[in-house]
Amino acid sequence: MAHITARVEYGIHCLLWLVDPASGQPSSRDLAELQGISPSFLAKIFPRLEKAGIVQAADGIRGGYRLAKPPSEITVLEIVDAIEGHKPLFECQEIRGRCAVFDNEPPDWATTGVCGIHAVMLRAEKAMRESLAQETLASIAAVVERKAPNSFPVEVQGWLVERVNGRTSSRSRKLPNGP
Amino acid sequence: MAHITARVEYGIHCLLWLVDPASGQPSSRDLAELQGISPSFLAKIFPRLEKAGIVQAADGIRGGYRLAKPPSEITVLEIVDAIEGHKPLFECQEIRGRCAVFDNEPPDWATTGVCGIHAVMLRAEKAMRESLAQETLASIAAVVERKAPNSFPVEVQGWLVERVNGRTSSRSRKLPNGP
DNA sequence: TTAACGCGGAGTGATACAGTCCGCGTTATG
DNA sequence: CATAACGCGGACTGTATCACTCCGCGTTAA
Ligand code: FES
Ligand code: FES
Repeated sequence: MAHITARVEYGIHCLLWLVDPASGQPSSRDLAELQGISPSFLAKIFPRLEKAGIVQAADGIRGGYRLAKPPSEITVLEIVDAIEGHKPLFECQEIRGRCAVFDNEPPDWATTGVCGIHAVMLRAEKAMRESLAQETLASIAAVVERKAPNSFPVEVQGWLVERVNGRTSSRSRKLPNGP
Repeated sequence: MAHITARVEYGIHCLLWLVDPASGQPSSRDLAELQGISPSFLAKIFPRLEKAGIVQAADGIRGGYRLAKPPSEITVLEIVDAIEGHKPLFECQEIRGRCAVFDNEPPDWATTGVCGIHAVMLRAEKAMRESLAQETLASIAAVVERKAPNSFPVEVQGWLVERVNGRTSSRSRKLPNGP
């Protein structure tokens, strides 16, 4: 698809719900079902965020995720690299050394340093990455919060907390023996 | 592979040889064999550059390509878009409307306008594209020319002209009846 | 007439993305 | 102490794109 994949969209949308500590410590399944995305797919994304130090994981029933740092210190670039692994914008094939007039033995001046075309692509990648580095989870959260009514975050936090509490309480979901 | 593909690398490296009119009007096969890349693959790239008005094609034997504009008016962004077709950096899946608390009927405030995360990606894409738009064929040619010895462009132009002339002249390549 | 050109369409193998399934060790609850 | 839900990792599937090939068509100078 695109260079920045759906994994990143899923990841950031989830992280936004972890900004407010009132959400508790939801599991990846909680966050997936809250947002109507695949739980098994989201479960492959969060370990990467954990290894990058963006999120902290808690084991066992009652386990889940919370931010490992203040949201103002988590940049979008950090998240993208954590999930996609610093994928380059352009991969040079080193065409320049294969010129027919070199006869399979390119001189040093043709292969040392970075090709002029490659350099242009690296500058474009740098511009993109600097733009992503300027945005943080906190700055996005502020924009999103401005758009939604005040009742919305409260409603979602209620949904999440209810789910987390329902994990081990008696009548949570459809039991085989009924209510 | 990467977001900006090998097609673009091939395309720009070829266009650089068209900057100097002394190269004549080489065919895509000429340019491919000069640079050790696949002729049939390069033949799929040039029609796109022609439709974008970057290059002019000439039909028939003795045909080939030449720049359609001065190299200072051909930006790298133009070339990338001509070859790849304005591929977006990020494709939003519109997660925001699928929140469980909406119950399959998202309100207007949740789906109008651009999502805050999508907006961040669009700004990054804009930064990348503006960086690419600042570079032209002429600016890259100047950098490349500075690196190579003066004899190199002359040598390549000789190689190209000889090939073009050899297309229909008598003893050009291994003929069935020999010299 | 021939040979090389540009152009378009169909097809191939490899890779990556989106998504699934399973089993492992961990941990509150009952 | 058994259970159920958790995080984690590996193997797996289907589809789309990329790099590349092959073919046939109409065009044009020798
Ligand atoms: S050799 Fe890769 S961009 Fe020039
Ligand atoms: S819904 Fe696609 S980025 Fe938010």
